[in-house]
Amino acid sequence: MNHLTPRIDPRVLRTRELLRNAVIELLEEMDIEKISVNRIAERAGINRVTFYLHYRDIPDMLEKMADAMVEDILQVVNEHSHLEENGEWPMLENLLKHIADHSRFYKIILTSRQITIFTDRLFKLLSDIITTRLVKKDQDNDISTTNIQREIAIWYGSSALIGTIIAWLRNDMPYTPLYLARQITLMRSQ
Amino acid sequence: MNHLTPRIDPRVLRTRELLRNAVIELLEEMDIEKISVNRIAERAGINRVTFYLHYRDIPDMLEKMADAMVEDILQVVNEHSHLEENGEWPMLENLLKHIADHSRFYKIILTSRQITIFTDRLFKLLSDIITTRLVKKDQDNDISTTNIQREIAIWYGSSALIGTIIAWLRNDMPYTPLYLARQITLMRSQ
DNA sequence: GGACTAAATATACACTGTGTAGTATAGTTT
DNA sequence: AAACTATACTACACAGTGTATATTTAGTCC
Repeated sequence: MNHLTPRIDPRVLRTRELLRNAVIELLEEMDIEKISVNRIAERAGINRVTFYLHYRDIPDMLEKMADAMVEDILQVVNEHSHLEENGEWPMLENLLKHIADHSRFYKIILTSRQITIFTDRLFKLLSDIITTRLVKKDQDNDISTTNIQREIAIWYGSSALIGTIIAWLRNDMPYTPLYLARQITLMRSQ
Repeated sequence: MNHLTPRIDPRVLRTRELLRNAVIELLEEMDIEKISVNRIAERAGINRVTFYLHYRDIPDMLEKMADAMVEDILQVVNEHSHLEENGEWPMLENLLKHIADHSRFYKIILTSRQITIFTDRLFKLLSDIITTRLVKKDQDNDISTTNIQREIAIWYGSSALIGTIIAWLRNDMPYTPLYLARQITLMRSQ
């Protein structure tokens, strides 16, 4: 028996999954401001009061879903964390593959207007990764080679990356993860 | 008398400005989901019903404010539309100056979570500008010099630009518009 | 399998906000 | 001054929120 996962009542798991699926479905159909606890519960086929047994309100629910997303992505990123080999950046390709594999989910949560919690979290995650990458680069070069402020480079790079991913999803992924990863890498290596 | 501006009842102008100011104030104090028509009217010192004489609902009001923002920016951008001279990009500097000059407004509307209408519009505007710029570049070079998809380059460039501007505002503009414009130009010229 | 426990349901309530009436009042234009 | 129109005031039906209480149902443990 796994001591780290103290075995949760299957009813809880079931209810939470019904709620999560209901939200995803509704987000596909309408804007977030039209989605009420009423609607979520109705779609999930559970009592409205039960919603409050699991989440404080809708923003709280989205936040917890965002936490889960970050967990997922961190796993994918760390899995293949061999740092860049011969100019390539396998992490990026794997991230894009992961997103493509769960594109229904990611398309909804990253491209729905008004829901910034998921993009905010992803932005933070990418910023951290790029920061690490830039620090390492500077150390390798002994001196800071460029005359570009690191802070600005991080803003620029993270925004570009997440924005490109979102546009890629909005346009129903017209390029393969590998191709897009290579194109991005071309633009990154100024 | 100006035939293009058919003289609007000063009461209307007054009411709309009170409403706009109220929204800006409230956005500084709380998240968008806490802002109701009730609160806006109360803060503006007008009757709640009067709000509906001007706007259908809050999203409609924000949309109209976004329209006005785009108008403003287009004016600034077209004003100095001499295309890039000796590698510099005066348009970018002027845009950043304009934002800095109205930083209270832009900080609120571009950095408040959940309000994507303003960033969406700005993104579209920047995309168009960058598209024009890339097309011109390709024509100058006769052949498409890079092996980077133009579409991806536009996604990448627009996202990077707007994301950098937002981060700059979030951090209370630690660089001058000129300096930031030069740094961005350095990164753009891959 | 029976007792215990926890989750989910059913129902109700006070509250806030929405959008739309009808009428009265005040300001604007000519 | 008269005609016009924006705003104020009041009221109403409706939808959604968050909480409380009692009850039923399902899962767990021995």
